[in-house]
Amino acid sequence: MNNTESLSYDELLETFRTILRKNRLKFTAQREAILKTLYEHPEHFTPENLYLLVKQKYPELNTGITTVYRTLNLLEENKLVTSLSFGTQGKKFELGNKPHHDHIICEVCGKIVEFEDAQIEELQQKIAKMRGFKLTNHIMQLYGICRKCQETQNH
Amino acid sequence: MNNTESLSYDELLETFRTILRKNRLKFTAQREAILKTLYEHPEHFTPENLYLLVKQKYPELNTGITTVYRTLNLLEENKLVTSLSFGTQGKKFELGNKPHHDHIICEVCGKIVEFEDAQIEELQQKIAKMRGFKLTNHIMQLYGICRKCQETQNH
DNA sequence: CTGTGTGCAAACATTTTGCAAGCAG
DNA sequence: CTGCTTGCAAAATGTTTGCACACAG
Repeated sequence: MNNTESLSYDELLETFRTILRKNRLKFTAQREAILKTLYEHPEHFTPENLYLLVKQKYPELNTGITTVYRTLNLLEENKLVTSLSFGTQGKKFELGNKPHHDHIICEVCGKIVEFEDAQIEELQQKIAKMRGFKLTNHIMQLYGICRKCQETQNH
Repeated sequence: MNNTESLSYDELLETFRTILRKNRLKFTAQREAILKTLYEHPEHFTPENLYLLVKQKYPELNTGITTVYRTLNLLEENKLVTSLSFGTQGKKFELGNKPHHDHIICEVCGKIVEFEDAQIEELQQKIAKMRGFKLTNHIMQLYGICRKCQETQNH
């Protein structure tokens, strides 16, 4: 699992540039704008959200949604961002510069709360091992109703 | 969580008919064919897979993929099937007639193994409660490499 | 009979790809 | 200069919807 501690923007940028160099890829203004926008907005993004935000913050770059998709895929392959799946409605991405964690999602308002639990992670390792699997990753998403929405429903 | 014990096909069918009646919906040959196919093939299906299988088993019904989607949605709304998300590549469905369980997925060959773990379920309840959530559901998917694929890779 | 269900084609939503021009190294 | 990168438009995927006819209740 990814146990990287939170990175400063400069460290993150350096990591990104190293990845680019290693793959003989180029450091472009669009790629930087996308990385910076992800860094400055710690929410969970759909590619569409991110695209709109980048366009708004850096209108002069005229970044296309294609580039946002390509950059997110690049970042995900290199573990700088991670994604959550939501059935047909595509994915949400978040910057992977914090320690591993999972999510609780409110089914009413869509709010996402992060948590981590070492005990569950241990049990997962054990379960995989017993079944002959070498664990590389996991998704755990809890769905429920948050406090606020529970109160609203009772009125 | 869904703790229904495994149902026989007749029980399943009766449950389905009750749901239909309750919603003033009709029991049709296509809906039965889809349910029966799900019952007889305990694998995890994409809507496309299921569509092809139903077409093959009941060619005279000439079932359309539209109907497969509509029926899967109907069954899912009524908790007779559950679905796993796979990013952009759509969902996989399985009949919900067995006790709750989660999945380990091989990243190389796509094999899916089921497991259940009461201890993790308990921890999940606790985590949600501590954060003010009323838990309704969860997704836990472990990704790894199965024994067979580990062996193949070392050759 | 009434109104729901069906298949088909078209529409949709999201993501990927082909291409010609632009720009990083 | 070379060849990766970009935006655009088009294609590809996966899923949903509008419609006229079919059929369950």
